[in-house]
This record gives sequence, structure tokens and C-alpha cells, in this order.
Amino acid sequence: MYICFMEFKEAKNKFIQTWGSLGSQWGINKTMAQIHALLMISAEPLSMEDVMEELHISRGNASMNLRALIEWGIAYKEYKPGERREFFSAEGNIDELARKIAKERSKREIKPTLRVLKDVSAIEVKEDAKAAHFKAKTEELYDFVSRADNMLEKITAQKDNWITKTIYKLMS
Amino acid sequence: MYICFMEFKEAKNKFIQTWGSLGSQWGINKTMAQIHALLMISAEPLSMEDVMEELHISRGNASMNLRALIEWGIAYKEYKPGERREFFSAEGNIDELARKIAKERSKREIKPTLRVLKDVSAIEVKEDAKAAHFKAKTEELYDFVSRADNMLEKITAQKDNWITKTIYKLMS
DNA sequence: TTAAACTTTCAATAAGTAGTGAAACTTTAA
DNA sequence: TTAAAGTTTCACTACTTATTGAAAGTTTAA
Repeated sequence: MYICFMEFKEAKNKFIQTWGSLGSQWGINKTMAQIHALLMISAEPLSMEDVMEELHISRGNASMNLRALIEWGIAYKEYKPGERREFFSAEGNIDELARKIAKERSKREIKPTLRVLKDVSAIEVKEDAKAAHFKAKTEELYDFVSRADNMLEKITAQKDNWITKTIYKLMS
Repeated sequence: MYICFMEFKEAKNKFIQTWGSLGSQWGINKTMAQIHALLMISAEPLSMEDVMEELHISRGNASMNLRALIEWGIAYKEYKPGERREFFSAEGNIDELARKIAKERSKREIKPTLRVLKDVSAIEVKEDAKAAHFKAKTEELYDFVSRADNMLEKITAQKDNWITKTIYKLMS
């Protein structure tokens, strides 16, 4: 039997790397995902200096990506009494985290795509069979994507444990 | 009132570009998504030559990405009687298309991430409060991601109209 | 079996995206 | 009000990923 003895530091590093590459596979900047990973597993809020040191990144990079995380609503600025510096922490509730990511991506990508699908499917078709096929196909896509987006909204709208609730409902 | 009169060609091009950029925002190669868009809206299967001409891409690029689409199970090779060339067409059923994409991404990204989460959360913790927090957090993440993956499987396992069915079940 | 038609591969290169670091800006406490 | 501490911006550079194109490989019909 193979037993993996991993040190805390090693595990931490592996987790940050994995979260970063997962991020970039899903269209999120690698550093942004890594900073998020770091904040998520830190028991205490971190300063920008801390983030820079841990990930070996520049001040500019840290600043930009911390700001992006805050814009997405998945990291927060915190102030410590008597401390001038700002500290950062990640959204601690995973349900809430997933909800916010889903919401943000819907807003940024799905909604604009729906608009285009609506536009392009609005072409007028007379004789042209190819154009007719295009119209039919893009209408079908519009319908599908808009239903999928709707489904996502319904799923994430459930407060607390939306995954568990959804699985439960799906079993009926 | 603003009315948009779009020509078929213009609409087609816009759709291909949009589908391509949607693809790259979701970690799928732009050309792969564009070829898929083109095949999807073509009434007839297309030859590699057709694809190259329409998208202004090289033979090598067309070949690689057509192969990738076939590996994903969302495009098919077709043979016409009396024709030596191969023709390509896209998965016509959108439900099936989404199902296959979900399956492929789960296999490529979610499953490996779960493995890492399991590994890193297996560290032994004695006194160290930071390590304890790390362990708790990664265990929580493992639990969440594995439930989410499970939910996706359950949703897409429903044959025919899984979106409609899911929305219906969620309303209960 | 051969040559024409077609497809794939892969090293080189281009394009796109992310990261740096220094300068500009902002805030705060004395 | 000022200077020290801290933060942001952005032009430049580094890095990653996609694309080309030519050469190698494959298939088929005569």
C-alpha cells in the first residue's frame, strides 16, 4: 500500500499550483486563481506584501489581481486596528463563492452571447435554404443557452447548500 | 425603434467569431470552437478544404482541430459515395453536444483536481493551527467539488431535454 | 505498383496574454 | 504641510499558446 506523506508546505504549494492551473483552464488568469487559493487557505487575512512573497510575484501583478478578485466579489479588503496596511481575505463560504463565480461568468459571457444569438437569428430568410438552416440552428441555440442560463440561476438562487438541495430534487 | 438588417453572410461570420471567443473564454481553443460553429450551421457536411477556405486557416490547423473535435465526440467524419475526401459534420443535437462537453471537461479537469484535493487534504496535523486550517479548508473543497461533479453527472444523465427536466424538478 | 489526391505531423514562427518594475499617485500621522 | 508608508498604473518584456507550411505519410484507383 502506497502512503503519501506530504508536508504542510508541500501540500500548500501543490494546492496553489493546481488551483491556478484549474483557473487558467477555465479562462481565469492563473495568478488570480493562485492568489485566491492562497487567501482561501490562510487562517489570517494577508497583506499585499505577504501575497507577493508567497507567490513570488511583483507588486503590480498582486495589486491588479487582488483588485480583480474584489471586483468578482470573492475577496475582501480588511483593516486591522492600528495597522495602516490593507489586508485581504477570501470569501469563506464555498457555496457563496461558487454562486458569485457563476453569476459573474453569466454576466460576462453568457448574456453577451445570447444577445448575439438573438441578433444573428433575426436574419430574414426568403428562398435560401442555407440561410434557413442557419436561422433554425441559431434559434435553437438561443433557446438552449437561455434555458441553461436560467437553470443556473435557479440552482444558485437556492440559499444554503444549493448543491445538496439540487441533487435531492433531481432524485425525485 | 432600432431594426437590425443583417445579411446571411454577415450573420454567419458574426456567429462564428462569437462562438470562437466564447470558446477561448472557457478554455477551448478558438479555432476549434470556430470550426465547430461553422459545421453546426452548415446544412451539408464540409470537406477540410471548405473549412480552410471559410475560416482562412492553414491545412495543419484545420487538421489538428478537426481531430480534436472528433476526439471530444462533437464532430463526425462522413464519407460520400464516389468521393475520396472526408467530410465533417457537427453533433446536431444540442443536448447531446452539451452533455459531451460537460463529460469531457469533467474528465480532463474536475477529476484530476479532485485527486489533488484528496492528496493535499491528507496531511497529518498535530499542533500546527495553520496546517489544521489548511486541512479543513481543502477537505471542505473536496467535498464541494465532488458534489458539484456528481450533480453535473446527474443532470446530464437524463435523456432528452435534460435542461427542461431539471428546471421542472427544481420548481418542486 | 505507382502516382495522384489527400491527410497528418512538427519545427519554426507569430500572436496573444500575463508579469514586471519604476514612476505617479494617495493616504496618514506627526 | 510634509514626508513616509502604502497603492496603482502602464509601457515594456517575458512567456505561453496557437498557427503555419513544408515534408512525410497514407490511401486509392488505374
